[in-house]
Amino acid sequence: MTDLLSVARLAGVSRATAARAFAEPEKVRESTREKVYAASNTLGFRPNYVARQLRTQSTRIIGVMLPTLSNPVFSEQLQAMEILARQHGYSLMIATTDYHPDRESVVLENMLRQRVDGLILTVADAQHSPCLDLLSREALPVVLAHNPDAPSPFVTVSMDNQRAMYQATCHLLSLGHQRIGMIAGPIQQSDRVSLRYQGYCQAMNDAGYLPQPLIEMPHHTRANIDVLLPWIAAPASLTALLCSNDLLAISIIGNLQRSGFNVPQQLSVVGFDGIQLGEMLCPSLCTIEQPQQALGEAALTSLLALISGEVSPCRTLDFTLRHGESVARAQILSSFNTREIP
Amino acid sequence: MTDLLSVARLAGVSRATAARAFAEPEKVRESTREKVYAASNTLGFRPNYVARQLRTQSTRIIGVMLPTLSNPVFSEQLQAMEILARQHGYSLMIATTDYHPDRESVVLENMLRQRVDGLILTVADAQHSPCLDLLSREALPVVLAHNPDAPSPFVTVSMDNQRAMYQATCHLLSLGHQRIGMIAGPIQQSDRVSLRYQGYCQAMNDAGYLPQPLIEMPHHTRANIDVLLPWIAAPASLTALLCSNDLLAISIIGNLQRSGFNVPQQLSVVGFDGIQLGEMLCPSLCTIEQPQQALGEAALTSLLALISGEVSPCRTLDFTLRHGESVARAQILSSFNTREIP
DNA sequence: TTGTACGCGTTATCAG
DNA sequence: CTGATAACGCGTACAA
Repeated sequence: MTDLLSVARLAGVSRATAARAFAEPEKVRESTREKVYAASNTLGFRPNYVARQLRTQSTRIIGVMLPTLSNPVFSEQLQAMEILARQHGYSLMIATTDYHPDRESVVLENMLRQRVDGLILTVADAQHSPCLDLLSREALPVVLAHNPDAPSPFVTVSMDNQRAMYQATCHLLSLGHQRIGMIAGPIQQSDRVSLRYQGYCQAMNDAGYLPQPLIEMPHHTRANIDVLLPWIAAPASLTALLCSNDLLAISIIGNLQRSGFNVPQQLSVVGFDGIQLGEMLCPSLCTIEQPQQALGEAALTSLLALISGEVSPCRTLDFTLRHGESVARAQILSSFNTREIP
Repeated sequence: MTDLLSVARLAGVSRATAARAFAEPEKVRESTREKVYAASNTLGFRPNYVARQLRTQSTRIIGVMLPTLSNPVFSEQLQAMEILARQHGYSLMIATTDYHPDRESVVLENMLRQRVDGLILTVADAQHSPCLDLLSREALPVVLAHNPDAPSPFVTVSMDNQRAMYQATCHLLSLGHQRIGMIAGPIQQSDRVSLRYQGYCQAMNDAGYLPQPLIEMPHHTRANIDVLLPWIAAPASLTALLCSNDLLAISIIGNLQRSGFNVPQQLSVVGFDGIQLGEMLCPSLCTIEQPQQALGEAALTSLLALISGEVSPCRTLDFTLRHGESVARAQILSSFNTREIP
């Protein structure tokens, strides 16, 4: 791969002139500029960004660290960020951590060595995160996505998970449901889940009902019906179920239907995230719709501001409750016993 | 951010020795090595990969170009590649193109300037691709994922789309279906869709039935029921439908159910891709299961081989037909008229 | 408008 | 085992 000096020589100018022809074309006489371009073409010259990065101390690369790409929430957010970044001349370097703090650290160190211009990351737990401890000592622009309640200097872009789940619970309450449960994947892994659970508990308490303990599934996005059965097959069982994410909700609905339960007649199910697919299913999924795309764009916009030296506020994005066929009014009669022998 | 020279000075050694302490620790006496590490720690030194990349002419970055991340097929493949790349000390730089050839070119040029060590890409159409034309003149290791039938020098990792759809069609035929249709998103955008259609046509012809024209949806992953209705509401209408991907299939099933159709009683539906979600739905999705993770890993492994100067063969991965509740035996009586007035 | 010269932080090649 | 020095390819202040 030829370099700028060869181009300059072929064009009969100095290297500086050749460089300027690319970086500041207006500062070069048109005739010489053309000569440079011609030489560049015949030699197949291509600017070397690595050299430029070293010289300018700026890579125009943004590091993105996410828990996983299997969840559409993150992959759609990533997609939005990638498009916007490219529009602003930035490239994305990505890594997934699967919620493992040690992988977070390895990835972070790698990105710092790569001298990324900024970072957008979603950590497992913003309260106790070695990564954030480390970053608070660096002077690198950082935006946390999906992590509310981060230590003070960090800019966050997120949603009010607690209020969202509060609202979803109120929706069920307003339909006459009283025995409402909540289900989630492995709890310890994500600080967002506990916020959602808190929102549920608060809504139940405010309405004068007893919050149920969190029903924990072994997997984030795949339901295990056996764990759930005791909660729905017994007398005085649940009439509605809140799920920590849409994939889990969809999985549960499928499992219930296959076991002969009717959704929403026997059990109303509410998801969380608002993935597009949920709207197409039958019954369509009632869920909290968080603006994944907008969140990605907001995170990237905030980061660009930080990189430009501006200050950027923490942002809390709006959510909406998407109504769906997976929720129905509570059945007064059957709510006391779902399995009656005639 | 301090550099190696400062570390060396603080440790009382030359820069070369400090560098060796990191790169070839065994070639440095333990006592001096410790001094270097100590100095490195107190100064908060972090190796600058950009400088290393310039010097070694190797970035250990792999460029990944995909059509979209909204389709789990690609995001799961990406996830697998990212994990494997990291294990081998490579980072991933990503970009999405949404099947636009011009965006492909922009992205490619950017990655070449970034001096990635290799590329994994899925182009819209491998037969006529400006990107591949360009790359055939470069000496960069390249692996095409999901693109069969690429021009000669390129290494591909893909699946036999035609044979897969042939087999899916045969499955329906073996269940007594005769009027089988196929539906897809905008055709021109992906060469894989036409291969799948060819597989369908071939199976129909081999069985002595007339292949139907491809039913085209305005969107890749969202069904428009109105376009489909004429095919299923009329006399002598379809009894089974093959879809170009799972998201489209799921969307169609939902729409059909909402319109009062029974799947699979009135219409059997088959997907293509094998996304995990399909198994959980009710009815579960009958589909062609392509090994997304294995494909990602194979593509990355092949690329690493190329980077090491080895030759790597084109690979065609195996698929499996995943049976599901969205398909049923053809109803002999109702197959002549789905809307009888009693 | 154009050219000269230096430095970005590292690794490779020698010589000691 | 250690040190001095030259690249790697480019941007840019300064001089002409």
